[in-house]
Amino acid sequence: MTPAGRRILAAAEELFYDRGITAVGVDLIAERSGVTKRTLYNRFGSKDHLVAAYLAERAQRWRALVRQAVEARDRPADAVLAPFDALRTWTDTHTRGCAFINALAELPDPSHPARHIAVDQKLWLLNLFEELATEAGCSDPAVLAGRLLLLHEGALATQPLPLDTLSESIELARTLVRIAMSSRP
Amino acid sequence: MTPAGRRILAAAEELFYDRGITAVGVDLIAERSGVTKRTLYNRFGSKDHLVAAYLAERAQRWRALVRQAVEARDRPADAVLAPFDALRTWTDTHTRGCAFINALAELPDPSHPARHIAVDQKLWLLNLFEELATEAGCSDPAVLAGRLLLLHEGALATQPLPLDTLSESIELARTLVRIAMSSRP
DNA sequence: TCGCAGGTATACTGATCGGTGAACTTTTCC
DNA sequence: GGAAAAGTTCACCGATCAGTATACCTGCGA
Repeated sequence: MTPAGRRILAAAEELFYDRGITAVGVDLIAERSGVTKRTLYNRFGSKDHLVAAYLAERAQRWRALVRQAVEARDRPADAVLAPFDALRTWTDTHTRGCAFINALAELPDPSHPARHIAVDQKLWLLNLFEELATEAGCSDPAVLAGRLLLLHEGALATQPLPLDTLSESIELARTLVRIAMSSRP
Repeated sequence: MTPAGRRILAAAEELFYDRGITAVGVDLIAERSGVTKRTLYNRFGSKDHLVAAYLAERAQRWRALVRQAVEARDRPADAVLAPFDALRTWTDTHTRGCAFINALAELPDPSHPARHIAVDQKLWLLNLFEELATEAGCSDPAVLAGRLLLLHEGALATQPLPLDTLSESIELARTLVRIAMSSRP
């Protein structure tokens, strides 16, 4: 990635997330990144591809944060809830909800290159939950993983509400893990 | 509401939900409802107010469906989960997620008239859960209500995924209610 | 020294954006 | 019957939309 490309992507991330994808024009992104519109199109080809690149960048950063949180937990039983730790850290600075859910809301076209990135991200998390639950020796890891994903997404979706749903979410998640740990064969 | 106004609102509902609010222009709505743009502005004043009217209409319809589902359940213990019945019915025809969550994703401006409608809708549901839980004699109705809302929103947020998260959500919700019923004082 | 990739500058396309002005017709209701 | 409300027609506004054309400049590696 060229220096100009990085600046474009950085500006796109901020603007797309804060103001919405459809609401932000390529002219504004070019201006904010101190780059000509021509350069933007030379790097990314189209707005749709830039949107896809934006989400891919987000996905990469988010996964890195989650992996870091997982490794910060010593015991496997605690590691299952590590994605929720990462979520807490994440939402401190990202108060406009989940970029992937928002993108799915804004881009109905099933063939849009950004959609599968967003979907993949959620499936990746589901899979991670299941792996972590298996390693911790939980009973029925697949079921537990599905439930943890539900709580995770629920907390994100209710972020705009004047409630501390993240804490509620983590509390219930902890209970579910405890039960799954105690009832193992 | 005048006949033209109703047609405008109907067209706006369909277009805004299916394609996204920002992506749909007033010209298209006017054309679809067989009405002049002038009439649209005479009725609703601005696009922002039309968006607010669209969400208010949705909120009203959704609440009616939920109330109906609540009354369809005989025992108070079953009524607690009635909003999930309504959700199942609703998502059969509304596959583009939650109009309110989507609207919050698309409209970052905190002063937008549509935002408080969306927020109120979620708080209304939380409150309903608590009332139903109280009537059913559940222990800790407020905590249970918060958890049910989390599951409800989680199921909606994960609707684009190729998973049957609604069933998982309902199953866990049922378990939570059962526990809250059995542990009552 | 040549060539090429990365980038700039500027101007442009046709379409669409939300919103308005002014004059005219139709419906409704007292 | 008369007035007000509802709706139409059509032209218009400046701004912005995604995307392109052409020409030029710069640094770097072969």
